[in-house]
Amino acid sequence: MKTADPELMRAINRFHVMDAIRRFGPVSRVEISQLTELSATTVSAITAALLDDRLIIPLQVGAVRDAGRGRPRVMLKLNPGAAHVVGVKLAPDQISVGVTNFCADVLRSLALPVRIDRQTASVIADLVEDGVRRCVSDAGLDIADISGVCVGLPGVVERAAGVCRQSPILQERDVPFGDDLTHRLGVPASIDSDVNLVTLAEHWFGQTRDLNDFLVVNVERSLGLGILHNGELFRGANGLSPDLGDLMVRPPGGGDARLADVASEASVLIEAEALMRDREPDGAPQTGRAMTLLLQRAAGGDKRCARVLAAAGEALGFAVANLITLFAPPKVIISGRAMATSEYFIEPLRKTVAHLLPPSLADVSDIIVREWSDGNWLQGAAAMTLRDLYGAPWGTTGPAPIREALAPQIGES
Amino acid sequence: MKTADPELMRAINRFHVMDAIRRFGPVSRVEISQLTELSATTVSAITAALLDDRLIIPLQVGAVRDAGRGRPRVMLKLNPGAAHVVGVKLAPDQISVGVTNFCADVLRSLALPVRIDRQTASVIADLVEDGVRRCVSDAGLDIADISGVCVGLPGVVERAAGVCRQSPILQERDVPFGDDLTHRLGVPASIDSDVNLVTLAEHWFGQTRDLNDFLVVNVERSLGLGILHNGELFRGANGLSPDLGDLMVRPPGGGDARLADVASEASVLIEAEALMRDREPDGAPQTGRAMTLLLQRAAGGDKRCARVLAAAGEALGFAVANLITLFAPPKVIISGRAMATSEYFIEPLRKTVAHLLPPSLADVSDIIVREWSDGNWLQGAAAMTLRDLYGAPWGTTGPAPIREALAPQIGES
DNA sequence: AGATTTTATCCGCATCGCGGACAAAAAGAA
DNA sequence: TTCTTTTTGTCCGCGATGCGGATAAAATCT
Repeated sequence: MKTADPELMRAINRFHVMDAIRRFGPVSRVEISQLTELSATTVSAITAALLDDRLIIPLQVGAVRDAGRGRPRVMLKLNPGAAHVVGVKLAPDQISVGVTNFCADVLRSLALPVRIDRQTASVIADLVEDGVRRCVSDAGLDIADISGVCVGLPGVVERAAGVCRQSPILQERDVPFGDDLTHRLGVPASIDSDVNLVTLAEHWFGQTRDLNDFLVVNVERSLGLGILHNGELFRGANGLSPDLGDLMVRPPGGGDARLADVASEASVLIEAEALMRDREPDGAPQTGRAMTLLLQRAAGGDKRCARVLAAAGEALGFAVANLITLFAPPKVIISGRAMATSEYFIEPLRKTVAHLLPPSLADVSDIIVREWSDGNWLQGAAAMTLRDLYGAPWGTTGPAPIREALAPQIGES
Repeated sequence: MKTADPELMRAINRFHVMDAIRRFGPVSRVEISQLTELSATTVSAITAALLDDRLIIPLQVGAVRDAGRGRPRVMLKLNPGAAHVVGVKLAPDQISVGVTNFCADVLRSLALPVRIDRQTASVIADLVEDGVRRCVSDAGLDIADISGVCVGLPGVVERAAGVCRQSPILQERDVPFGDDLTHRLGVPASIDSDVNLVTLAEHWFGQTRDLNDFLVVNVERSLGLGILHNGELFRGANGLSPDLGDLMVRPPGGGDARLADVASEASVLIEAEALMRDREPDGAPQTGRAMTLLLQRAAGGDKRCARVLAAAGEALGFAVANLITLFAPPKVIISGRAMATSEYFIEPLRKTVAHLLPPSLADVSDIIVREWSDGNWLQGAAAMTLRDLYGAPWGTTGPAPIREALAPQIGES
């Protein structure tokens, strides 16, 4: 545990200042002072240090004339060139790589259309390494200029350990991508669940910037869940993010089912396969194509196809209702490429949630649908890495753990 | 938001010292220094201030001879008389009141056998006020000696506002017990969910003292859920603790059901009523009695009675499995007076959880059964109040909220 | 050009935590 | 008994921090 010393004090306040500058764009020292409730003196000292470290820069050009008299404010903003980070997203059929600057602007990105779910972890690491090196050099940078790399992938990830416990796109389990890439690239590399990255991106850059609590449910081939709670990503006691697909949607009496087996695109397609095949006899089409077809048919009035989508929506709605009961988030964001944006899926979900929620929680949560671009994922990866560079000192002052060496002696006496 | 200033530093470190003294009993300054990783100087200064405030006292008597030479350690402990607090537990058929000292030892307690579920909130407040005053005077104290009062009751409670949103033992909703009692007694009064109190008690005094994460599921007339996550009581975004009874246990396809309607003692008794009546024609017996009877019959080999209990256990197991998936707590504590301790209920619950959990989480959680005494609840209420007196300064340094007055101007520019 | 107003910085003060020197208090050794 | 050794607790000085008030800076208004 870290003790509370002047250094921690400064770290906390410096983070608040950085956070204010990041969130409120070019901003003057007085405004920072008001936002953070720090004294003008302290803000001045901290910004001086930040300027000295080249983490922030004054917005030159007489620029903003702020229509009052008095000494003009000097607007401060993040220095885009202060650091560069790389974000990587692993999806079943694609590896996306992007280089961003200190403001999380994507400078250069790269997409490798690879069906990685049939590759070994070692091959995937090779591909990621190549992609990162290429993307960095395309951006006119050297690998030594990169401050950090963050990889997002679906599945259960233990960020602290840098290990992917299990993923639908990896055959192996407990893959130590973090250390592996760190060694390969000579740059600190971390991994996290893809949904966590996009959740953080939403919190830093999205329309829910001002919310400290929301859920992100990602519906693609597999299901992902990101929880922002009290302004922090929620993780279970073991440091793992909860896996939405592992939630159960049926009681023992009715035969149990994992949500992933009922409401993911993969499961829906299996369900719909028979329906599709009997009208399109040339075998089961490819994933992306099949979902498009299913949605088209539902839109065209095919009741059975619509029913398949509705069933998935209702199952997910059931789980979402329970999550709302637990977390009471003001917003729930449903995202995904194909199915998640279909009314035939979303409306049953909405209805189910409304129907299942207790009256007291009926109005707390807005359910909104949003589609992410690759840029969002990369910004999330950037945010995850930049968070460390900003020096967020949280979780360091928790209650003292029992120190094994000492506890026995003391506990007994 | 509180800024990080020297005062906060001191508050944090003082809390760590207090926490170490509380947790490790009589303990010397050197040991505190090792436990908290604070320097000996700082510990000395802080303990001096605490001694000055009479919050701690040296354990006099040459007492502990610690079998080494050198200056003997001065053992420090909490000063039991530093403060007194009152805990109140509202149950359907009883009001329990207890006075504890600064160490959360119960000095005097009092039980009023009242069926409060048929009284108005106003009458209940009358009874609580009388009970508190009586208990305080019985303990040889004056009401002015009391530093705080905490009331625990089943249902949905918004602690921060001091309001009980909804409770099975109150007809009214949004009852402002906190302010009401504060005015009546002239002492700061707070309320919280009863399970939260016992969860905190378990964390402070129970066998899970060293765990920062666990769940407490309380099964009595109604269902309660307490979550300790990262060493803190978990609350939803609105400050409410999640209500276990509002969780859903069936997917829309199979017809939905609130957990409270399937797995609480109240619901089980309704379910079993027919079974009981047809062999004991003198009408439905009283609640406590009926459950005893049901358990006896199940133990006696009555398959149908056992089945009713098993169904409840399985339904709760379903919910617990999902909670484990989310929170991954090393321990899950099932508590309650009657049903919760029956093998006919617990075994199906255990089996269901084991069956539903994904393999990766199969071994993370121990499910244990524990029965609380009234003392536990009262200690929880005491802990909840004492926490404030200890001056825990957490949650005060979160990211800066958007200040309404300022945000618009800044956000747009 | 001078007064006014707003912004940013400088100076002095109080508090804090820490390291090292020092005092205190016991047991063991002479 | 007296001196040494060992461990514990306290005191002093240092550096860092945040803050309030005075001061400088830089613009507009008169």
